[in-house]
Amino acid sequence: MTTARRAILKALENSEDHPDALMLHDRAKEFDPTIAQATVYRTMRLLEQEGLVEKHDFGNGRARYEEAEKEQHDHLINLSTGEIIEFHDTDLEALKIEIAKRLGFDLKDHRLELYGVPKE
Amino acid sequence: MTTARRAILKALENSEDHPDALMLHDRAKEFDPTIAQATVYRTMRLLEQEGLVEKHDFGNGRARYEEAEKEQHDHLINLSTGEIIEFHDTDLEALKIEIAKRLGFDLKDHRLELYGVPKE
DNA sequence: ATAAATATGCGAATGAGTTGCATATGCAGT
DNA sequence: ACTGCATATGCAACTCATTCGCATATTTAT
Ligand SMILES: [Mn+2]
Ligand SMILES: [Mn+2]
Ligand SMILES: [Zn+2]
Ligand SMILES: [Zn+2]
Repeated sequence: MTTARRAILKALENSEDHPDALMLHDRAKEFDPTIAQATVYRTMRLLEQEGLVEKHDFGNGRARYEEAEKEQHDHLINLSTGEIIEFHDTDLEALKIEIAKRLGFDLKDHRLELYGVPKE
Repeated sequence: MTTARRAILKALENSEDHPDALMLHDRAKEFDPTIAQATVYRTMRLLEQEGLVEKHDFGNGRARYEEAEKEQHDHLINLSTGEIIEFHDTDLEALKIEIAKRLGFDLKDHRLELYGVPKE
């Protein structure tokens, strides 16, 4: 456990907005001003492999991250603002498993993003 | 309408496997042996903007394409083989719209991929 | 056929992410 | 606290998909 890794972990804990590696680098600098970009990338890869972090691609070119601990959820992206809203739906989870089964597969993973604009 | 574009369109029509730009380049060479990589990229971007083609990211580094004409569907990726299976589920479509509405949004787009391994 | 508009090929540029390597740091074991 | 080794870091160079500039070729409109 190094200074750099502690800094990144703290930056991630303080973030509620699914930050990308650049954002994490900036935020981690507050705790370790000398931290390098490459260290952020390396650490995020490690954390993802350890299952401590989830990596998402919301289609903006950069991967975005969040802690893996929270309860399972999917994302809705507000196309007007870029804001990411989390949601969980039990029926949806069940349906995904059911559809995979119907096709002859055991569901191992999935990726679901909804893109919408505010109603009205 | 140019020779290159016709070649790419034919390559795409002949493909049932959600090809990436490299695959399309290879396949288009059969109809236009001098076609350049850059032309494939430019043409796919154009076709996507025109709504004639759908671009997918199945997490393999390269974007993959398919004609947009066919009926709306989502994808299940066989993790054992990489094979892409298409499916359509009315309940799922309705549920996605319903969830967005519940969150206060009109659903404009979505991305759903299931990753699974063959049952048993 | 001619000219203006567009598309192409090529190679260079971009940008996120990775990696080699020399140095620095963390962590035993003393 | 001191030493030694394993591991992590910073930096710069690299990779790889995709984009872009530009001179030339192809299309399309006249
Ligand atoms: Mn989910
Ligand atoms: Mn769908
Ligand atoms: Zn989330
Ligand atoms: Zn498809």
